[in-house]
Amino acid sequence: MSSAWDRTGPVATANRDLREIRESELATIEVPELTPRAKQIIDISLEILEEGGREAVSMRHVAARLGVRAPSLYKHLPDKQAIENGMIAIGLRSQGAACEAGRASSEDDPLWGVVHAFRRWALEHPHLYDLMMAAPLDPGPLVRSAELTAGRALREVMNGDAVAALTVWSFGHGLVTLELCDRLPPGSDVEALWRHGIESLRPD
Amino acid sequence: MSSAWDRTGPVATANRDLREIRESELATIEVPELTPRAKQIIDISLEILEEGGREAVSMRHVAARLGVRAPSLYKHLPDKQAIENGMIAIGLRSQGAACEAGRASSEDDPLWGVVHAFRRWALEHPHLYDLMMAAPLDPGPLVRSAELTAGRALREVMNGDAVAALTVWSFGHGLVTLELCDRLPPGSDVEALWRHGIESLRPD
DNA sequence: GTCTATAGTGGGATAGAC
DNA sequence: GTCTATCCCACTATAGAC
Repeated sequence: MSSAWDRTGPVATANRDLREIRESELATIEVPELTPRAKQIIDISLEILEEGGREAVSMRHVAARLGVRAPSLYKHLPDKQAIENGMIAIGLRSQGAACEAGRASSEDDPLWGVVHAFRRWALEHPHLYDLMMAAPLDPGPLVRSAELTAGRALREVMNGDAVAALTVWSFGHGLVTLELCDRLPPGSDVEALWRHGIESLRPD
Repeated sequence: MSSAWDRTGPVATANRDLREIRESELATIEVPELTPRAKQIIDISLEILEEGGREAVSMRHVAARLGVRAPSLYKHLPDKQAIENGMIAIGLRSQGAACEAGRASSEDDPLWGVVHAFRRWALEHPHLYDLMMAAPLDPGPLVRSAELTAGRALREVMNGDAVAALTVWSFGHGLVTLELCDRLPPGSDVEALWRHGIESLRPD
C-alpha cells in the first residue's frame, strides 16, 4: 500500500530569494504526530473524497468504510476539520512530490517538466485539488508545512523569482480549474493554451 | 439536455475568430421569461449569497427574507437549481457588463481596462464569483446566453484570437481566485503579478 | 399565493455503557 | 476503542387546506 505521507528530499538554497525564505520557515515548523489510527482514518477519507467528491466525505461514510460507527472516530480525531486538514496536507505534499519528480525527469526543460506534472496531478486528483484550493488554508503547522512543500519545485525552477513563479502558478491554477469545470469552449486546443501561456511567461 | 450546445456542434474554435462563432450562437438563443415574483426571489437570494456565501442560500432563508414560508417558493420556481441558475446568469451578465465598461473607458489600453474591471468585479462579488466558477454551467439557454455575454469584452479586445483570449482568462481567473482564497504569500505585490502576467500575455 | 404539516434524508457531535 | 442511543441541527420538497 502506497504511503500517502511521502516527502520530497531537501533542496539546496542559494541566494536570498523566495526559496530561501520559504525553506527557512519550513525548517522551523514542527509537524505534530498523528496516531496510526488517525492516519488510517484520513487515508480512508481520501479514498471516499477521490471517488465521490467533497460532499461524499461524512463522518458516517468514513466510519462505515472502516467498519465502525461514526462516534468512534472522535476517539482518534477531534472533529471533521481535522480530517479535512489531514487530506489537504497529504494532497499538497503529493502534488509537491509530483512536481519535483517532473522537474527532475525533464533536465532540458525543467519548467515544462514541473508544469506538466502539475497539470497531470490535478487532472488525476480533481476532487482533492478542489478541496486543496477552494478555501483558505488552516494556518496550523500540519497544513502550513505541506503548503510550503507544494510550491518548492516551481520556486526552484523559477530561480526563486517570486513574481514570475506566482504568475506561472496563477496561470496554471486558472487553466486547470477551467479544464476541471469544463468551462473552456468545446473544441478548444487545451495543449495549445498550456504551451502559449507557459512560453509567454517563461523567464528569459 | 443541451439544445444550446447542439446548435453550434463540435466546432474546433482554436483557429477561428472566436467573436463570430460566439456572436452567431448568441443570436440564436431564446432566453425564457421569468415572472416578476421569480425575479424577486432570485434577487433576494443574491443578497443572501453576497452576504453569507453559498451555504447561506437555503429555501428557508430566502423565503424568510421575503416574509413567506419556504414551500411558497415552489409556486414560482421549480426547485433550488432554478434559483442558482438565475443568480449565475445575473452574475455572468453583470461581469460582462463591467468588463465592457472597462474596455470602453480605457481607449488607450482596452485590454488593461477589461482586466482591471474583471479583477475589480470579482473582488467586489467574491461569493457570486465563486458560485459562477466553481462548477460546470447548466447548459440551458438562460445560463448559456449569459455565459456568452460574459466573455464578450475580452474576446473583442483580443481580436477574437481564441488561444490568446483563453490564456489571459486562465491567468486572470487563477490569480483572482488565489487572491480571494488568500493563498498568495503574505506581502505579495499583487499589482505586480497582474502587470507581469498581462504584459507577458499581451498580444504584440 | 400563501399557509400548516410533514415526509424523508442527511449531517456533526456528545454521553455513558461495555 | 467501540458501541448504542440520542440530540439537535439543517435541508429540499410535497400534499392539501384556505
